[in-house]
Amino acid sequence: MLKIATWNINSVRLRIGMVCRFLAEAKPDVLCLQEIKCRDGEFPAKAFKEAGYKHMHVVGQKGWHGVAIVSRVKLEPVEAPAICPKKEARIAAALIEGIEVHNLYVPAGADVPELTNPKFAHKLNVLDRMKTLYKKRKGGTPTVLVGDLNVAPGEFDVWSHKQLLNVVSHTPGETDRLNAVRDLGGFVDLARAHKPDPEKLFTWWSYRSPDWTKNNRGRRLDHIWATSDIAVTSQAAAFHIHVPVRSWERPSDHVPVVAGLKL
Amino acid sequence: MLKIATWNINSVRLRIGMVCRFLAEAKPDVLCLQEIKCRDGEFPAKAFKEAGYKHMHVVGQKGWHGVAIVSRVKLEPVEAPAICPKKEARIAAALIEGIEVHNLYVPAGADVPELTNPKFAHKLNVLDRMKTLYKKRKGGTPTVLVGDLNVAPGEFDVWSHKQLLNVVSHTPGETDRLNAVRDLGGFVDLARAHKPDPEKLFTWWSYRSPDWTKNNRGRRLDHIWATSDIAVTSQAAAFHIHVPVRSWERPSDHVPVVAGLKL
DNA sequence: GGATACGGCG
DNA sequence: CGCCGTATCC
Repeated sequence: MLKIATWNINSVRLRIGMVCRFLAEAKPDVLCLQEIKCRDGEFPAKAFKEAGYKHMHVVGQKGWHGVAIVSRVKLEPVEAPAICPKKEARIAAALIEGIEVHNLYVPAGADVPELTNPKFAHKLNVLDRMKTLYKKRKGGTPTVLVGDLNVAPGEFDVWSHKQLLNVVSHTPGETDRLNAVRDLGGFVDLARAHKPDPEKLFTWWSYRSPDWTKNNRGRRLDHIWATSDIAVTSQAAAFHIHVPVRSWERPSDHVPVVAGLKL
Repeated sequence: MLKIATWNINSVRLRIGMVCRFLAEAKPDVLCLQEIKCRDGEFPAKAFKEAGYKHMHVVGQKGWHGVAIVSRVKLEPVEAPAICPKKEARIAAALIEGIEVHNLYVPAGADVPELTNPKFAHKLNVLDRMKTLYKKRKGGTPTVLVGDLNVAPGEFDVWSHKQLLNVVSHTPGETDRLNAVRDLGGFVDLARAHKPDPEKLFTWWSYRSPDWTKNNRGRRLDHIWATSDIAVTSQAAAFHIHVPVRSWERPSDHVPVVAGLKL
């Protein structure tokens, strides 16, 4: 088993302490981070090394976005599909124990779900490119695709399907595209393989409601998809969403998601 | 004895925890704060009340500057001398146990010690006004003048007299003016009354040298001056600079100064 | 270095 | 709400 985690950390420098706490508690073999919000040279590599994660592949940029893969076992960076037409740091890929790990950060898309909103158009553009690029890859190396995909695809991936149908992250234009990427890419959604509908699953709660536990108005934006050759679907312990992390001091608005993969 | 403390706190909201810790440990009757950096309504009055300091006189403004007097004993705000020609919140005054407490925050004056530097000219302007205003007051109510005066007047109030002679806070233009305010106002500098030259005394260490203890490159910018009728000068315990506070977590660049006054 | 302000972003 | 950027102040 390879234990892999994904977490939108919303500034890795600001939250390096809680990242190390999570690594010590959950002990994943691989951690994929999104929104590291730093340049490559500003990534807190020393702290990861001291935590036992000596192998890393950082794709950063100034200020926004940025993704990284850190690992206890050897890692070989590989060329990542060009999902972003702009030069934003939204994807990193590496070969780990014979598995290709793809770590993605899909644009959020801003507030208005219309093509007149350039950020929403950009998001759909990235999702379309993902469909094309991952379709081609079918039948190749065992692959796990993880990250903040910024789409809650299913009815039970949001706190209210009806109320969010016209809210960015849950519109049909987005969910249809994301489902197509998953199916055409030959991926299994490990969360739903372990915890089928109608169980509600969330990985993100907005900062804007301070009492996130009260109404539990979350969304499942963070995903772990595996090709069927490495997908573990029958062990309850092999999938976990670390919900209480949302209550740690000065948390990210996303929590870590962890899954085990066949080696 | 009235035990009075002065501290440039560099944001009272950010450091309310360490202010309460200081109050619990040093137990002054009165605390004068500078650079509270908030509006009156944003001042953490509740925390002070819970700490037993129920009386306060807050002179705040948005963003910068701002001074406050908090007290365990009753306090009556009085009109403060108009030391600042601009409308900056740089002085608060109150009558406490028959003593007029004047809490001042003199402008820093920026980097270049020349009249072409408008911030330096403003600083000299404030010092000149202080001279005029406190000269007039001579012979009145027992008075204590405290605060961040942003001038290290004496040779032993800086880590290197020679190297700082042309550095803002220790230029003759500033030190001459500050000494004149003190002498014409009839004030005793309690720090030097207790700890005469050539002992070096500092109350401020720049944030810009992380190893402030190594070279000890401090300055004495924070002062407690009393009219001679209330000046205590012969009790070692009646004056203290709380140097170790500079090593607390996320400290101010200034430390508290405490003195006892005759009642 | 470390506060503030403001605007952009999510 | 709480990051980032920028600028300004100390």
